[in-house]
Amino acid sequence: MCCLDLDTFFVSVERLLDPSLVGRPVVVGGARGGRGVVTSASYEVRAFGVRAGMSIREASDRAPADAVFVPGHGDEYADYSRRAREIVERFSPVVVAASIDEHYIDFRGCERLYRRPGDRDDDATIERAVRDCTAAIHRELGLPASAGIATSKSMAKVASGLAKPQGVLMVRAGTEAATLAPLPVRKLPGIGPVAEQKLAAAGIVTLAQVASAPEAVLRKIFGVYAAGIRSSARGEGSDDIGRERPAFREHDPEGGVAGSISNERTFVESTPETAGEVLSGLCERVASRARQRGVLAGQLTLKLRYVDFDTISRGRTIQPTSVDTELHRVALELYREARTRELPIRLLGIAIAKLRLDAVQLPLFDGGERRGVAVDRIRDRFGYHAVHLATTLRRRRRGV
DNA sequence: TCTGGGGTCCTAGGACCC
DNA sequence: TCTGGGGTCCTAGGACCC
Repeated sequence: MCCLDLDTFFVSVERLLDPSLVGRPVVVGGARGGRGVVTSASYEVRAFGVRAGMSIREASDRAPADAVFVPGHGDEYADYSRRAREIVERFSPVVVAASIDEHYIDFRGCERLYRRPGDRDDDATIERAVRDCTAAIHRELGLPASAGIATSKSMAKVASGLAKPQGVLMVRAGTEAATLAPLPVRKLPGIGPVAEQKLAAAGIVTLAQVASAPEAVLRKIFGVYAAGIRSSARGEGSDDIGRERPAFREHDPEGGVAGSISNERTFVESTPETAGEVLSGLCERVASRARQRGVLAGQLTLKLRYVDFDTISRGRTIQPTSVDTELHRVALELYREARTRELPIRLLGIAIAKLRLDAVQLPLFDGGERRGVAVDRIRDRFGYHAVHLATTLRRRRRGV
């Protein structure tokens, strides 16, 4: 099992787009001093304590004067991610994308293909194949990559983190526990800030301590995940490569489609008068993405966050649809239910789930559905903003 | 520490049915 | 009438990941 990920991926792509950024401290996520969070930080700026997930404001305080802050280019990242995957697939047919910058590769059965005279064992063979793979990504795309190789998925993930930057780390069978033991608990996938706090309260800070912690303690903190967390901490995790993310997965026989589609916006300031128009825009985008995927939404959830970060969600099971006006009508009802406080709103979001395959992509008699497809065609030719609902348009004209 | 936007998965309580 | 237990679906919230 191999976990391959692209080092400081967004920063690396930005450097391909603008070579003057090479060697300089780079923060991706937003303009200096603005709102938002850091989505990627170069090693040069990490030296000053800037980390992914940190607010742009705090990063602005910590970063040196010559640091460059860039908002990011989502389409370019997706494109480079796809090209990196194509390279990975030349080395093994069993590849699962875990995120835009992370792939899991199963090399079992490929040993003979890559074996060279003088290879000490299969591990040595696979390690060399993985080095060839990261080298190919670097040579062909200009992107630095790292990889971890181990007997389980979680161990491979941890190993790829230890291998950075631009390294390959092989954790041989039998050495997993010793490799994990000294690491802080946060290094293990599945342990986040909340669990970290709870573990610390129980006197547990290293993975060795997790590995030997009483079952009852872990169950209290991790619930059903307890057994999995403990075996991962011992290096005994599953060697199942896992599934492709549901968004890319095939539908099931009943026509159900895994996954969800969501769109949300945080505002500098918002008033109830503009909320309906914001929701209109969100529904248009979500509905458009649903039509692109050929699915109908069976559930709609509205998310509302007040300025004090109090977050409310209201959802409803609906007649499967991909018509934005239908979604908008329900979204408005949910909004009225959810908005119980007078406080200003900081965020509005729309998510659709319980997706089903749209059996009739181009219905002859349903005006609403056909109009949606027509809108998508216009947008294909003239761009997303060529067509809008009237409510969205009013907002755009005012520049909101 | 004052927190974006895209997701997945689990839990707990209530409704409803038999 | 105040009383069982099991099953399933729905809804709201939260932890986690990148």
